[in-house]
Amino acid sequence: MTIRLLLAEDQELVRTALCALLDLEDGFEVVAAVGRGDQVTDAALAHRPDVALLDIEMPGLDGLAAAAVLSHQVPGCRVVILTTFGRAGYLRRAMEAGALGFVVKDAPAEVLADAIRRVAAGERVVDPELAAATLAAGASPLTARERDVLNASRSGAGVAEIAAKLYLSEGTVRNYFSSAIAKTATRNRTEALRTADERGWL
Amino acid sequence: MTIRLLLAEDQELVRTALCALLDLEDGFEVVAAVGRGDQVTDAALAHRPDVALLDIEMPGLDGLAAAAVLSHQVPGCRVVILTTFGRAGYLRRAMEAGALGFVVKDAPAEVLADAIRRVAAGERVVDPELAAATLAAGASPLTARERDVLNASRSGAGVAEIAAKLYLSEGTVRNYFSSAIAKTATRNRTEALRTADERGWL
DNA sequence: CGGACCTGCTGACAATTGTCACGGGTGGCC
DNA sequence: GGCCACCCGTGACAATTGTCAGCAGGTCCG
Repeated sequence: MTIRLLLAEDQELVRTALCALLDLEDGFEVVAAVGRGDQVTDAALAHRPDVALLDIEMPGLDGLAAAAVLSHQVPGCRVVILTTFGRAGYLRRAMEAGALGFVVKDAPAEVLADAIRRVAAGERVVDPELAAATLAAGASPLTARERDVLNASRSGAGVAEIAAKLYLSEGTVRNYFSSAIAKTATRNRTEALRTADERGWL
Repeated sequence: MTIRLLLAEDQELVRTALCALLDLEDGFEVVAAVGRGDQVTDAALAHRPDVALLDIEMPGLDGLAAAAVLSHQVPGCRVVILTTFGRAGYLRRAMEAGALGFVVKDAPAEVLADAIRRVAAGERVVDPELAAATLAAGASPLTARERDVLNASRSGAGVAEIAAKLYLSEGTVRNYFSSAIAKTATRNRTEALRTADERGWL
């Protein structure tokens, strides 16, 4: 009863290395490895893995979106999110997307192996410390438009540019910024964006 | 004549996986694996590797700095920088730090293996595409102070805060910003920081 | 020595950004 | 229907940010 794995990770070197590592571990068999989020579903349908290991940062479709698609289209396949950043927001979104497990890349290999086995058995596996941080951050108090405006400011664009892109008045954009800044308890856009990001309020 | 390797990479999972991958490849032996930049020199002195594989993003001391120390203190050990981001500035700084090889993490495993072997033989190994980009970006036109001010603005701090931290007048800080913005051909700090970053003008 | 360049400062100005108070419109919900 | 939250807008204001000109000192180099 070896566990069949699907591995999605964009950096080829890391993907290959992880593959090697998991194949060494007994009880595991990597049946598919892809480098883009939008190849996850096809690969899962073709190879029917028991568990899919998804990185978040991927071209095409991010791991969280891929997890959501997967849990609808291939219900037999459980999902473990594997990520570089233990950001609170990622965890919440991972859970919402139907992932059962959440492992950070600086965990030791045994933790990953253990998480995979338990997820394969239907358990939920989450780093308790991270779980606490997520609860502490709470749900996003930002409205949809406030999020839009903050996201649009990622490039460093000015109000005029953002207003144009979102078909809004410049005054309105400034108002949204203002209230986002208030809600994040910061002093300007840049800080507001950063802290909203960290809390997963995107 | 197997090649003795030192591996420095902060994410434990990736480190272990890379270890497994390299040990499988024949001709290689990983003699030390560390998770912090400031452990690199000690490990190199203790285990005398032929080649050190250094990630850039690491706590303690970044891979670039570690490479610089290494090439002075352990001259018999050649350095390959292994990084997530193919940023032009990283490559330049890696070369300045005395690294012989530079490999991006989304290269295939054979490229890494090949690079290690050639570096062990004393060759320089760099992705030609990246090399071109580095030359195109050119040397930094920013002065030391302009860099300081840009770096200090990373947190999203305002002029007052930055001025205090650098013991400068607020006017002076704004002047440095202004000239940095001009040199990057952008329209505000955020953009200036972003593009200076991308070009390795830090 | 005279440039050229960096550092650091000032003061004045325009542009952008952040805040506030206020409107009107919508849709959900008790 | 009334309440509430969100949406979108206005206008006015203060604060911050970006630009410009100018001045002083320092170093390095031909």
